[in-house]
Amino acid sequence: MPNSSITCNCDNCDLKSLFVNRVDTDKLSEMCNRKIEKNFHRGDSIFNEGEDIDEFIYLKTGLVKLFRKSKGGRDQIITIAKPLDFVSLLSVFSNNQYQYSVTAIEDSVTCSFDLVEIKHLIKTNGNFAMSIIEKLSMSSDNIINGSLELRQKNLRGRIAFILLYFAEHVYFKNEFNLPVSRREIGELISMTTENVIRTLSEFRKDKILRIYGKTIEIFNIEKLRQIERLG
Amino acid sequence: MPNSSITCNCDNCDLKSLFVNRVDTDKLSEMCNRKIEKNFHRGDSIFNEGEDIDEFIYLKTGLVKLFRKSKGGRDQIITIAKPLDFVSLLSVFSNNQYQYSVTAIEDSVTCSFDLVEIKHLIKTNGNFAMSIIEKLSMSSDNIINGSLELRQKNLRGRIAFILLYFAEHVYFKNEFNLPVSRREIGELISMTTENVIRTLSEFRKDKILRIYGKTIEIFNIEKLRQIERLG
DNA sequence: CGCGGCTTTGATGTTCATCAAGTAAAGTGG
DNA sequence: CCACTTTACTTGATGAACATCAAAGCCGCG
Repeated sequence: MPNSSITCNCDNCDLKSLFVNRVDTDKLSEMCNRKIEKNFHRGDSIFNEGEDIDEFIYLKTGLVKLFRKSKGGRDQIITIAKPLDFVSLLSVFSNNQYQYSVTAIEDSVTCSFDLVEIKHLIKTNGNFAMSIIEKLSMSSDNIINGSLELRQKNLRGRIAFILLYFAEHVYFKNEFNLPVSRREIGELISMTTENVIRTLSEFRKDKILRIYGKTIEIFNIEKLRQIERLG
Repeated sequence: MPNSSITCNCDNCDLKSLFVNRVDTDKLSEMCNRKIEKNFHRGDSIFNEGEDIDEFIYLKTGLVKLFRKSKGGRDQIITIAKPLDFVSLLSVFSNNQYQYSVTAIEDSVTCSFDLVEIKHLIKTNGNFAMSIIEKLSMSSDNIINGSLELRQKNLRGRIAFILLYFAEHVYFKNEFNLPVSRREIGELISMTTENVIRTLSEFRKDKILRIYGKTIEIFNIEKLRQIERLG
């Protein structure tokens, strides 16, 4: 049942929603006392491919990119994680080392728990286990569906897809500052930097959006949705 | 602890390995009695996109494809599941309806458990929960990594990738019968049927493999690996 | 204030999808 | 079992989509 009497310092943390109703008060309070909060600036590395996984990391605020090294120095961005997302999501339960790197693309705050403790909690608390499974499932589904969608879109469709993603799922506005470079957009949706720029310019000429540096303002979101669907 | 005294009729089922050591004898025996085994012929539908999920399905023997309807009548194959894989893996813990369809591409036998019962077991048995999480994690990782790899390969690299997949992960031989049509290969690795055929013909001309109908014999697997890497 | 990374545009060539047309194979009804 | 229909397979020709190469302006930062 809802528990508003928890007195630990996680009180005003949104992440709590995942644990509340699942973990009893004592246990939660104990975990909160042991959790570690970390601050990262835009551009800071949070962890790197190959490092041992010993924490269970949550994104409290900010925005981070999960990416892997690819041949030719060019990285491939797996996904962008938003607040409330797990950061050590993939591989955390299937590997001992991270299979990808994570870097902050906006100033971010993470919250880490000891992985051993989380695993213990999964084993001893069924409701918590179930909520982890649901969250894991949902995140994987999103990444898989996104990747499948992307694979069958042309360049215009891909740019539309990623712009709509930022507008509708990250910033909830039609005007926002791109948190990534043109190159990173390319790494995220598998196209060259030049074609990212070219396609954005086309959209500008077609009066679908305005561009000033990193700022994008979408005028005609319906047209963009149409391009995304048909691309 | 190891339990070799289980007497239920799942005794000679390979799938047991996932449950043994995790679930106590009484419970396992009870579950085995309630499980349902189903036979499917090549081409039979196992379930369809949109149907309610009320079972937890395992592939005991055979080979199945997970796919989703795509615009233009052409499907997109998400992955091919092998024996011991979950079939109702994606969406089972994040949706009430299947988000994709499953069809047998070889004669197959599935094993289903009541989903409510599985969920109950997750909540009450920590070790079982943990093993489900690990399996879920591993499968998602494989699908995600495969999709990311594929996205940055050219046509030759993709064909090499899928041929190596069959040779090294499904049939464990250099000669095998393709369980899928040329069109389905295209749907799996996102390319047109014509180009699947063309690329296979190229490989034949390059003396990398021999083709007789559905049968593929790989002569030069090293060359294929090289194409896979560089493509 | 100069260097390196980011952005932009244009020119060029490669890769790939599409269209067309034909053969082989496999299912279907009389 | 054979004629018939459909589906799978194959090859070639063409054009569109896209990557690559090149060159220049811009911006932030040491």
